[in-house]
Amino acid sequence: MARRQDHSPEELKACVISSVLEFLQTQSAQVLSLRQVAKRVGYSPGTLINLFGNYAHLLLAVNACTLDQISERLEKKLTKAEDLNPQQQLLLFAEEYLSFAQQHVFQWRLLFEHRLDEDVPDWQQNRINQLFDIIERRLIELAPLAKPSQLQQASRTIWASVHGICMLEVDNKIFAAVDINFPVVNGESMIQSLINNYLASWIRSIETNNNLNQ
Amino acid sequence: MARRQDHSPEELKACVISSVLEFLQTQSAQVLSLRQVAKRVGYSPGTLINLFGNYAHLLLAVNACTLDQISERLEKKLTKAEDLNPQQQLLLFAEEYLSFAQQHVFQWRLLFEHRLDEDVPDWQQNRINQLFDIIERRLIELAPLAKPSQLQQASRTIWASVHGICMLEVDNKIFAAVDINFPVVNGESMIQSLINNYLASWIRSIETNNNLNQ
DNA sequence: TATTATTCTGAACAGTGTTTAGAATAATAG
DNA sequence: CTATTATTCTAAACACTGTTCAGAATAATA
Repeated sequence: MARRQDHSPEELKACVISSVLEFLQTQSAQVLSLRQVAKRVGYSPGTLINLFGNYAHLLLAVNACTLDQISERLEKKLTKAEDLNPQQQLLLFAEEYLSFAQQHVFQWRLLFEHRLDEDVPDWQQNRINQLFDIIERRLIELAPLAKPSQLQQASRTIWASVHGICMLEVDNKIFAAVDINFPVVNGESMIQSLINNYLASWIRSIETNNNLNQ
Repeated sequence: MARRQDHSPEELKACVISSVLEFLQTQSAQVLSLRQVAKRVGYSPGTLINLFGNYAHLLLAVNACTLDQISERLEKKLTKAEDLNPQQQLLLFAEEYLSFAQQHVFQWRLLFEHRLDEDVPDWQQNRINQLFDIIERRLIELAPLAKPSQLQQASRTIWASVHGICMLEVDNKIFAAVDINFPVVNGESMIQSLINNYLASWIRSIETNNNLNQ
């Protein structure tokens, strides 16, 4: 049929991604489809396939954008808190992560529910590893004697735990509704409990060289 | 067309569920469909819809079965470890949960990725609350002075964290590949690190009445 | 034996992601 | 300016999906 050239390929990609992000602010990706996205941006489904390869890769591009947004927010938060002690920085870090998940539930869910058959691309893995580095840098300040394996162990444990708390918070239906009699148990208080308690013991166990950590 | 009556409705339900479970031992639910399930059990798609209401409820029935299997394994593990101290019981509890997730990756994922529009049925919520009770009963042995809100806070924090560790373990692609130079950081060691460190500090903070926990 | 109830299916429907031939325009070469 | 090549884009078709529904076949009952 026709040729239009309203947008350059890169412009159109950006247009598609922001349209999907907008959709995800109010609805789940489960009820979105390639054909709907195409309708939203005023192009045909085939055009979007030419652009992204397939629908899964389109969603992957959205997830890449989400990872960027998260990184940006976390780093901005940390630069504002440079003079705080490392433990409080880690707390802010985790709280900001939770805050993003709460504010963009569907977008955040898509990031972890969308799976490819292939391996995750390197750029995505690198972005995630960067987050671990941020954590490890604070941990080494808290426990200068910690060995690399101990640092890695602690950073992964903390990060996975924080992530689990976010899941429970964002998705309390399936997992476990918080007892209405104790509304004090929310995501933020759980993160505080986790980080303060875990770190208190972890630091001590490094200093006293006991066997709580590998 | 026809009527067969090979199975009673309940028999057919069980047949469908076990067929899906079998499928999930090797493949993801993402590549399963109602029509495939129907073909596997030798009935028409419409029959399964008459039986379960819709495909989402069919999967929900599978998840109910999964929750039962998990409960059974956890309780069996705990009855074998009645004479251990509460902290070690909690460790075994978490490790057994991880073990199930590792052994039934696709089945375990379906449990948490499958979402209904409606609220989670009561029976599912009750089953989950039971797990929390098991944790709280051990916690109260470890810290008899803990208030109910503190117990709930700790049980949710521990459980969410364990769950997060299981996610990272089952799904290290998307989340974060463990550095190959430090293969010591696996799910089991993270769970040990989490529980031992968290509990060490949590118990102390209850006993000394400090403000680490609400 | 006639009537009612249950069990089950095939066909149809609207939706999905993806492929592909080819139309319409832009850019370039002669 | 014209002819050729390259790019952009779409409509139509394909094989799939979950779901609905009229109605056939059997079982249970009157």
